[in-house]
Amino acid sequence: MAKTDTKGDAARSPRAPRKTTSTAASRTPRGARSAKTETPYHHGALREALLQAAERVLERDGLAGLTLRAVAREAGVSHAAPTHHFGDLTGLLSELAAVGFRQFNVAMAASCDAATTPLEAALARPKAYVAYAQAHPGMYGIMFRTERLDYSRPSLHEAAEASFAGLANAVGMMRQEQISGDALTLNQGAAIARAWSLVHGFTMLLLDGRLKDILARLPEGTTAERLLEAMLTAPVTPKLPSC
Amino acid sequence: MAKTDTKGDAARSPRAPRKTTSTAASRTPRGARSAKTETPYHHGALREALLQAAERVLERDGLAGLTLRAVAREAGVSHAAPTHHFGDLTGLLSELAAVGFRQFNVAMAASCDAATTPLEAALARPKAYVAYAQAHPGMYGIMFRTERLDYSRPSLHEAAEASFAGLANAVGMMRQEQISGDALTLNQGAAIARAWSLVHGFTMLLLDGRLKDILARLPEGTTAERLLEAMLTAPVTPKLPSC
DNA sequence: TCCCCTATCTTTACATCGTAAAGATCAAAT
DNA sequence: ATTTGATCTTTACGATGTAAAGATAGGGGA
Repeated sequence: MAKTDTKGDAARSPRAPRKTTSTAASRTPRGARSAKTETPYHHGALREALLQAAERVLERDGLAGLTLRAVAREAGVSHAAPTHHFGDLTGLLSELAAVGFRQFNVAMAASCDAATTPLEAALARPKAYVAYAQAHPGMYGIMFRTERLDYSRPSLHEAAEASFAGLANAVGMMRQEQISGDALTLNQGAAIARAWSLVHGFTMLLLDGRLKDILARLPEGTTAERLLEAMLTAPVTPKLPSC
Repeated sequence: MAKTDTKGDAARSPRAPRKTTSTAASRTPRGARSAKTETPYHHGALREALLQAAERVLERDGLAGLTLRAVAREAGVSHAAPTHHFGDLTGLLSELAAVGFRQFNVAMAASCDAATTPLEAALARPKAYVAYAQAHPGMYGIMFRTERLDYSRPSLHEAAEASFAGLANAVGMMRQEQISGDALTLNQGAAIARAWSLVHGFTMLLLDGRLKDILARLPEGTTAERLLEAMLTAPVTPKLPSC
């Protein structure tokens, strides 16, 4: 026993002027804190700043580098500041995942609007799905790879729910059926599960580099996007015994 | 500055008699260490013991509980002992993942052998895939969820490769084609990607609890296995615009 | 037989992380 | 003007991964 004390933490000065990203409406929260005031004690919009900092850290250092302390450092506040706004790491990750789902939903909707031909319209959503994951692998990892998410948080629950609803709706349009919210036939459920599993599985395998072997064996210069298209449109062979 | 020292580590006595699991050929590595000898300094088969300990910890405490120190504790050795055999955490996880892939491959092969009807033979592999993941979610997580795997390790590379080869082969049988090792047509690649994405995506979504919503809306008592069957066998609707 | 060599395992040490608890600061309500 | 409550900082602690040095013993060569 005899817990002497040691240096503990400290050392790192969290008093360096904050990187205020200054995306407008960031500083000067209320009472027009005139000049001079380097880093006021109260940030004013720390919650948003932390989420943006987290996104930056995630893109820069990957999932492994996304720690509470790293985010606080990036935002220029003390390492315990995030606790007040998110409770714990799970809280921060959950809120960040919610941001991701919202970005994701926006991207999906935009891709649908941009589609002109029927074929484009049929492939728009899956392509946007994979494209988002490729453009934001860290975010996608937070949303779908992490075990530490708290879906009881309203923001995350709603954003994820909206995502699912969009998917179910799209499948319903493909089958020319109205997918009611409360009950599904087995075939409807199977269609939804198929669509989601296909695109989610493809994305995970792609991000994990597990499709590289396949892509390398394909005709010169075949991209992942092309493989995705083929996977979704190529005729399905009859189910023969595979054993 | 002034790094005083403090208690540091220690405290926990790693001298408690080891849980020797005694699966035969575990103790008495070489020179018949007769009786009395509680925990000899040299374990004799620590590497295997650590892997088994890791599997136990994983099943008991989940992925989050699987730490180098916890594994060492479970095996009854000092916390730094694993380093010698696996280098670092990535090493241990990679070797454990290799174990998982081998178990997985065995399960797949066994399910094929057990199939009698053509329909069973067609569904045997996907069902075994999902069943393994449900029976060993921790192991499946190590194999497919973790980012910390080193595929340059021969054991992991081989085991994962064998897994992929089995899949490609099964797809080849379904299409009544010989899938050559070095080149694939786009349709062949698409078929492999489709099969793998479908079953892998389904498994991930299932383990993450994301299919619960769907299952709850399905006819009373529909199991995940039934949904999987339907997903794989139900007629696919023509691809209409989904936007 | 003796001795040393080397692989194996333990100790010790340290930076980093998540989290709890108490103190400091400040805006707004009373 | 004073108090109150929210926000942020300090301090502290246990846990983890990893490096480095020390202890132990089994086996091969003299």
